[in-house]
Amino acid sequence: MADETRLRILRTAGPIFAECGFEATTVREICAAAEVNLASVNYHFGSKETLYLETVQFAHREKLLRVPLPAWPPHATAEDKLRLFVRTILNRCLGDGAVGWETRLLMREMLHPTHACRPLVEEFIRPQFDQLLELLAEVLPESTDLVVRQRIAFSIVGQCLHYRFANEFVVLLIGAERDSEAYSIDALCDHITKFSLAALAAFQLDSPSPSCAARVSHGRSVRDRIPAAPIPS
Amino acid sequence: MADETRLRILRTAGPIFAECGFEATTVREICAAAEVNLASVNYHFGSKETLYLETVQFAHREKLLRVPLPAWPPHATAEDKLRLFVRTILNRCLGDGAVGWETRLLMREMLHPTHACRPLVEEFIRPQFDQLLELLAEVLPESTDLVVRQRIAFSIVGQCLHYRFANEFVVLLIGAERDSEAYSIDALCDHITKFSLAALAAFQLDSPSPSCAARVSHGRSVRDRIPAAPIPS
Amino acid sequence: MADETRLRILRTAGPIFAECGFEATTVREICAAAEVNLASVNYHFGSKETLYLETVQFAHREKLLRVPLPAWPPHATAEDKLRLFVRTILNRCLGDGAVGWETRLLMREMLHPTHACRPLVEEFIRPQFDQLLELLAEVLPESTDLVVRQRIAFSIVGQCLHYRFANEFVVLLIGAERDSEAYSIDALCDHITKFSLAALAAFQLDSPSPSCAARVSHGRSVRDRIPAAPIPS
Amino acid sequence: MADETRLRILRTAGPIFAECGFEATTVREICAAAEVNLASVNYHFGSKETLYLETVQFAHREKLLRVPLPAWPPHATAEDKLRLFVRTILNRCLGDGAVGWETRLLMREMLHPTHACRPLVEEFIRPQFDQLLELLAEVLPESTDLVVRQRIAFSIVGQCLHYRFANEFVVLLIGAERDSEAYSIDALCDHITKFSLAALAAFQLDSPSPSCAARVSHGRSVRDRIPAAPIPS
DNA sequence: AATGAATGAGCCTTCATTCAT
DNA sequence: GATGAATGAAGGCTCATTCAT
Repeated sequence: MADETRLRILRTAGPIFAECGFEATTVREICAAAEVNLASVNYHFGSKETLYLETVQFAHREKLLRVPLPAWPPHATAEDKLRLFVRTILNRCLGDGAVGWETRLLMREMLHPTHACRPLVEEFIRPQFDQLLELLAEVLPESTDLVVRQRIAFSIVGQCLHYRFANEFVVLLIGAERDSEAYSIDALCDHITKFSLAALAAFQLDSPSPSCAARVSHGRSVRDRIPAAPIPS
Repeated sequence: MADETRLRILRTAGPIFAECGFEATTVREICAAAEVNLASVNYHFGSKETLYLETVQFAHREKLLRVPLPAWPPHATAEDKLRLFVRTILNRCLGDGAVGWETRLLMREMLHPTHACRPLVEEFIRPQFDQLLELLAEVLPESTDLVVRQRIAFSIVGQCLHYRFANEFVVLLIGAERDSEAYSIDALCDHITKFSLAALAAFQLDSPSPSCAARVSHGRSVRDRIPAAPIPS
Repeated sequence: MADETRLRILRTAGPIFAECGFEATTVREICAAAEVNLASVNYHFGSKETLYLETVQFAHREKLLRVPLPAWPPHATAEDKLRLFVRTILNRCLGDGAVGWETRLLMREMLHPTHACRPLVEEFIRPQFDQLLELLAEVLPESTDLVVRQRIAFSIVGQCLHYRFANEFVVLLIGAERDSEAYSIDALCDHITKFSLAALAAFQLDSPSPSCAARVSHGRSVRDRIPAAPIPS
Repeated sequence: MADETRLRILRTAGPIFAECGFEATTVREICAAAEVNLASVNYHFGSKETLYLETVQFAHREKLLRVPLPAWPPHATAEDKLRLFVRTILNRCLGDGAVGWETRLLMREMLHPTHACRPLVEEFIRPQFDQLLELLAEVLPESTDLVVRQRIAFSIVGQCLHYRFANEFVVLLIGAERDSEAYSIDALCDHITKFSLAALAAFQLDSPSPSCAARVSHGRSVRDRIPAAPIPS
């Protein structure tokens, strides 16, 4: 029963911190919502700041358990994998209303990094990033520099995250049609996958590899060169 | 002398709000830094909130004056224009070391939109966005849907902004080499331009236009189709 | 034109001070309502407190000019005079909505006397009080002590003022019928006059005067003994 | 020990609110006088306003305990009862020198009613008022209208309260002899009782009852008609 | 182990007032 | 003579935190 209070606080604090930010969130608010004593936060966590740090990590650990990284389907082509990767990121960022608060927490961490940032990256971000790098390694010539792969990875991730980070601006720029089919997760996934696959062609050309014809057209060349291998989302 | 105090507050408040956010910033802090009386903020702006709103708009207006949108050089190709556009955005986001606080302000606005958001978008964001759309219109088949162009524009902008939004994560992911040549503005500009130009190929193919061959290869086709015309970034 | 601002402030301040009290009234409020500069109060009156003092006296001086003390009608009996006196006080206290704010000012002065109190009493209250004492002198035996007359005067005035001072309580005690005919100024005037006339009988008896019969019945005795003499309200 | 701070605040706030009024009283002042932390008021009462409301009711509840309504002595005549009633009110208003602050609180409430007003009237004022009405019912003909009895009650109470409400003016009008024997509680009680008893005669006459002679003279008729019954003041 | 009470620092805001023009 | 700008003091209130139990 000792940990129950602790857990309840942890679970309650997440969405509140995500919604209001660290400063605007009050310990009172959290304790009231969690229906625990006002002094509990300091008793269990020592300070508001410590609670925040633990909340951030707890939130992502829980999310990882609840939404485990999907394994690649067998015989998935590179295009399949990329599409799945993009979809996974989009789902995390935009998906399903109530699920989004973990991402909000993450965004705040990006904007104003705290001590929670480094472990967050190492535990939850780097694995995904490495898998994307791996996927790219399969598509690109072996001679491609790591830096190039990283920049390409950021280009892909950046397109996805933009709809979370700049969501407010996107909505204002395109008007009220934000919720329409054209900006559904499906549509965005198709677009970003198509955009990125086509872009990859330019980096395949750089290498001194022989047959140009096979690579470019319709993005099909990409698919062709990729062996089926598991890549988490 | 009437507006001097007002201006000093406005100029001082910007970086502080950018650094700490609205909640964590105190009026005392601003007034102390601006060396004005504590009551001045309420006298000139009525409230902390109003000060924030005016600060945000003032900051971007000033920035626009200081870094005016560059005109296209004569005879610029589409690739030239795109490269210039990308460079301008990157400069705004990452440029000039300590000067980046206006963008931080903007990021906060995206994360936690206030009433300052809409005028910000209309006055400062939309013009840029429209110019990018225009540029894309020149490159893409006439039949291309507006929605498609918008999504492509977001794909381009998203790649750039990612280095601002997720900067902290980027640094942690690639290690201490962030400041190296590989992630300089020049290098990023080259990369994003190359990536995007190649991607555009996929959307040029969609149209029922006849000669496919000329367009795609090396991104050269894009350049060919674009008449020289000035487009601001 | 120098005095116009001064006058406008004076006229505006009265009702506001009456409504809100000295503390709760702000100089800003008055200046805004009077449509004069914020610094005008201090310029013309030196301080908020001085303004208050002058406002109180100004208010009653104006009221006296606007509602001069009525002269007794010729051949008025003592009962007539008393009735007229009571009616005048009731009118001042309760009369006509908008007119009541001067009395509110007066009430505040009673509750929390300021320097404005003494001149107020001497200039505006004592004349009325003296006239009531005079009227009583006509009705009562010559041997009646001044103190007795004063206490009787207070008994009469007290009955009237109660409907101003304790108005809120009266309303709550008798329910919503406060505005009904039974508590109209006319009805109250009748009641208080009747009540007081009857009471006077007891003080007429005290004296060693001879004929008892003439005095008491129906209050008529009082009327009989009173010669017509002017009494201000 | 839980409520000790709360009680100390409540007890301290009473006289201060009474002296200065709600607006002019500061929470700091109260806390300093009560020797409690500045934040205590908000902790225990939520706001200055709530503290005021609770203070007003607490004050009267305490006063009621300290000065309980006296029971009628056995075989008390109507005159006895009226005298006792008047004395009780006068004692409440003027009694005990420095203790009169509860009444000041009440006066403020009359002048500028707050939410504290209604419960105050219902809990503390109405019981007294009802007992006076009852007492009058015994003295007056059965046919007497309730409204008439109420107005008479107000006439009696009004005489008493006048020495509290208009105390400042009374003092100024009669000069420095205010503290003399002539305006002692005893003397005022005698006067008001005598004045009111005599006045009642006029209302006894109104009824169509037969024998006029017995009632009027010397106020004795009143006494005669009243059966001995306990009436609280 | 857990809590209700209490704390002191600090928040934004408002005030009457003053000053330079 | 009159005002817009500025001032410093103080206001009520909220905060994260601590303490005695």
